[in-house]
Amino acid sequence: MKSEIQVFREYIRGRRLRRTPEREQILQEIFEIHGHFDVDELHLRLRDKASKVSKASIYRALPLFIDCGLVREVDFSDGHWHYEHVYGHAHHSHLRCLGCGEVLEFEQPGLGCLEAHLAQEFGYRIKGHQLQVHGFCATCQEAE
Amino acid sequence: MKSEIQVFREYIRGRRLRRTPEREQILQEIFEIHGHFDVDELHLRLRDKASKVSKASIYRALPLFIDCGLVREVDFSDGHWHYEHVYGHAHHSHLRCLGCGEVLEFEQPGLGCLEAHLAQEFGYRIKGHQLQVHGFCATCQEAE
DNA sequence: GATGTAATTGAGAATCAATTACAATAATAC
DNA sequence: GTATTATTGTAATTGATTCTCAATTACATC
Ligand SMILES: [Mn+2]
Ligand SMILES: [Mn+2]
Ligand SMILES: [Zn+2]
Ligand SMILES: [Zn+2]
Repeated sequence: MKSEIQVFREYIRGRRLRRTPEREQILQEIFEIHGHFDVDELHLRLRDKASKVSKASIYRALPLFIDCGLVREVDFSDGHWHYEHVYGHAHHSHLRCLGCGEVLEFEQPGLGCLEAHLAQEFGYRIKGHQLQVHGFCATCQEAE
Repeated sequence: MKSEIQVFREYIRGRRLRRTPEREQILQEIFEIHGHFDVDELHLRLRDKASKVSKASIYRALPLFIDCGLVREVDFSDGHWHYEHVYGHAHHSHLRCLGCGEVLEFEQPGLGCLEAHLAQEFGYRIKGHQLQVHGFCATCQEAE
């Protein structure tokens, strides 16, 4: 399996885009984040490391990472986008606590089959799906 | 089954809120919309009927309708919220075309079972789920 | 290693959905 | 009717994201 930075560099070259320290700093930081993140968090983490990368550049870089399969958008329906490092990770769904925001991951194998079924029934070329389940974790149930 | 307006009026009374013509106009209009809608569309439709309800009031009323189970938020991940009339409708998921925005509905019965399973495994009290599938419809595939 | 080019950057302005402050109005309880 | 207090419309505000623009920089070519 190619290293992630290698995947990104090949993608950049293939598109006649440019390899910049900003983009690689951002990507490097994403590799070091365990779990989900948003633009603000990523920006703060870079700031903490004395990187001067601007938010605008982060916003501009993320679509590239997504396009080459290193990052995935995660929608927690809370008003802004979240992201996760996805290269080499299994596809999974999220169970989110409405109280404290905790996010657990689980796999739901049946959905591949559902995609095939929908493709056939409606004539769609399916690109993907998102399943999120929400509720209250044990701790937040007590607090209610 | 109680009528929807009745559900709303009981909810309003129970909370010591006030029954206003604006809220009932908005609700009435929602009943007449077939399918999904957003705030802007709802506002325009009310305008067309010479109603002077403001957008702010729509934004303030929707959470009430959601809270009493008449309306559901629908997340198409396109930058703003959509809604649908939900009272008496079966729960369903959405298949959306990334090209033209068409939305089809389908049922996926296995997810009730999944909720029970997750509740048990992680100790959550599950409140609901959202499944969206996206891809390209037959027409948009050709156009590519 | 200079040079031309076109992509990229940071700063700040613009956008857009959604929320909020405020003063005027109106629904309910008495 | 009167008092109370929720609700309204307007306009201002917020916050995430995108855009603009001038300055910088990566990369191909000489
Ligand atoms: Mn995840
Ligand atoms: Mn629907
Ligand atoms: Zn919790
Ligand atoms: Zn389409």
